[in-house]
Amino acid sequence: MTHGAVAVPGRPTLEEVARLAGVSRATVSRVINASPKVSPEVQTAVEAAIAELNYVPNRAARSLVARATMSIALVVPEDAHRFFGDPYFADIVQGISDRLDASDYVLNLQLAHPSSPTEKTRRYLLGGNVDGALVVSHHSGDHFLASIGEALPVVFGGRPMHARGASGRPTDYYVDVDNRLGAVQGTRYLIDSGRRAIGTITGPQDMPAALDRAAGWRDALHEAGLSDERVAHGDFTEESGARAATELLDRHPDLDAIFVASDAMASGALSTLADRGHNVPRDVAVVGYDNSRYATRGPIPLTTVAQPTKEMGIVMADTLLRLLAGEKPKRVSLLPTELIRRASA
Amino acid sequence: MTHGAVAVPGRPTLEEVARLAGVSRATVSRVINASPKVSPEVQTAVEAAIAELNYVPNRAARSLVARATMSIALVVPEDAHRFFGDPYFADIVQGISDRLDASDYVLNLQLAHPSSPTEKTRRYLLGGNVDGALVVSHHSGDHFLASIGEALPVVFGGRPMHARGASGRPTDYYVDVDNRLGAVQGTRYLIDSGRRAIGTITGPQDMPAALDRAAGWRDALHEAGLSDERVAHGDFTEESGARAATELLDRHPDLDAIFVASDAMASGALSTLADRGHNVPRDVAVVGYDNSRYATRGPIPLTTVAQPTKEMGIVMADTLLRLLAGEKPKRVSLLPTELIRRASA
DNA sequence: ATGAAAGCGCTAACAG
DNA sequence: CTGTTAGCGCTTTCAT
Repeated sequence: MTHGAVAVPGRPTLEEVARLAGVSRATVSRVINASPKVSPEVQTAVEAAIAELNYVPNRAARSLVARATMSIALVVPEDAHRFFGDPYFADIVQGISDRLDASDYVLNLQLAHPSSPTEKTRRYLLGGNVDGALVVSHHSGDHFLASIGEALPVVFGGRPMHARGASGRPTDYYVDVDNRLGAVQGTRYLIDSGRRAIGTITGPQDMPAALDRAAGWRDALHEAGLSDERVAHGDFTEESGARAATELLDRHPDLDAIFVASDAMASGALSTLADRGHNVPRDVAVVGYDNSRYATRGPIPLTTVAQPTKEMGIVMADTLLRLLAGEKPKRVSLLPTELIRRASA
Repeated sequence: MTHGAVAVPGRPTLEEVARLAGVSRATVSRVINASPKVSPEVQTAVEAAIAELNYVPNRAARSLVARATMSIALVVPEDAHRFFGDPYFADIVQGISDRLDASDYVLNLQLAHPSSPTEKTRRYLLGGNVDGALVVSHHSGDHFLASIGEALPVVFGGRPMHARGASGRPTDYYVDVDNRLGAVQGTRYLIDSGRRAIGTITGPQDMPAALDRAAGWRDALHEAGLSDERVAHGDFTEESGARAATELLDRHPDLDAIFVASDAMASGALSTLADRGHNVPRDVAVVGYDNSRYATRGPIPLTTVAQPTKEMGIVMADTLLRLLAGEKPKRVSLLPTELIRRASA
């Protein structure tokens, strides 16, 4: 345990402010904490002193008495590369950061490499180093997270995770986008454009997000009395999208539209379509999902379902903040998606 | 200022441990801080008590007296997307995180969106909330960072930044990779393989890293008595690489190897080479730089110069830790690069 | 509306 | 080697 206390020159203390303003420390504390019971004169005097001294409260001292650390952990049980490489996470973190900027809390990044023992992270979280935790991951929040939820306010972000606690009650707090509704939106748009033979390329069948999107596609179709037989499965990658499109085209030559569960797959599908001489969107319309780089990078800009990812981060942080403030926020927040119209449909 | 102190059930205090172990608080403190002057018996007794109570020291209290926050800021004056999207940063952060895991310090992520006012971040850093700061960015660390360096131990990471302080002395601490040496390695490899007409595709001429790599290429050539006339400039993008390769081929039909300053550009060059019917590596050998996704993604795996990026993060953190411990670490650490042999050369 | 006093949990002299 | 005594900088009753 190294205690590298680098002597900070002269950070002013509350006491000095009090002296300069000619009041007691308690009074200074009151104006700092915006107590209503301070006379205007004293108030301004103290504020002047604070400004002059460039005073900033000592967080540690405050934490000590407030019994709160005023910091929350951002737990990332994900390989650093996956985490950083994914624009989805970038947006979430941006949102979290933005929301927290407007609060007194700071973010403690907790890279919980999935490989190495989680024990340290557990100890950290449970050790009272943070007042709450935000967990973002594509993975399901296994046992590890289930347990911390009992000792610490936690809100999960990202695709749906573990179902419900062993206790049977809806577990923890989380925010997610409404994948199903997003898929409905995308598919409806296709229907409204007059398409009738609408297929889908799904994501892996063991991922909730993929399942939900397929379900949404089906919902919209049923709602319009259309057939939901044109289905091919992919795994969210570009190549799988190309393959699935081939399959779809072979089996359903009448196909006039495809709702694809990810932009990457849609991009692959576009290649296949081009190879086979189908004009997009004239012959076959394509709607993607994610509004990722793929949506704008290719030759044909993708009409796609966008997720309010940054907003998710904001809501996550906000939910945790409310929890910490003793309020009772919603346990699950499902954010709406938005259809971005571009050239492919 | 919301003080959402959620009543933590019963986190044991040092005092309780002392009572259980039948010693004074000071003694408990001593074993916690591994003081050498504690009798074995007492030591084990205290440890037992700690274990039984599942005691974890209160960071705030400790910070208060130690006059250190035991946390360091990771400042990212970069757009969140660029930051997260870049595998380079992912590795650095992983390294930082790893090194910090082995210390008592925690990481405070400070997303300093370049757009919005830096004032808040400045205040945060200068407000004694952290004991030191790590700054990672591709940008030069302008005025903002110059100023914080005077009030707080700071170590910069990433490509070289601002030259030296107004004071004239070498400014701050930083760690970088030795771009020049890396280029020498890559070029030497080409020379050792028997290539003689070795060209280069450089990065933008206003970036230190690009300049250094070009210089290294030149160094190696001179060292071998070879001509350094085969040069074309790119801007680190794939397209620019393709263009530059065309230029090179047109002007120097005898070209038998290219040292390319980035994998992305090398990838572009590969396309050009293929289009023109040159076999790689038989006719023209190609060495890239970065060991990025481009190096393995294309049809011909790239031989490339890899940077020990994660190591950089480790060294950054380590340097700051030493600084905080009152030691005198090196002001600049240049990490060596490594040549990764694949198919292109 | 304000001040005095007590104490958050811990470490650090200073005695013994 | 170990206990006692003071605080670190702040908030917070409790008086006034």
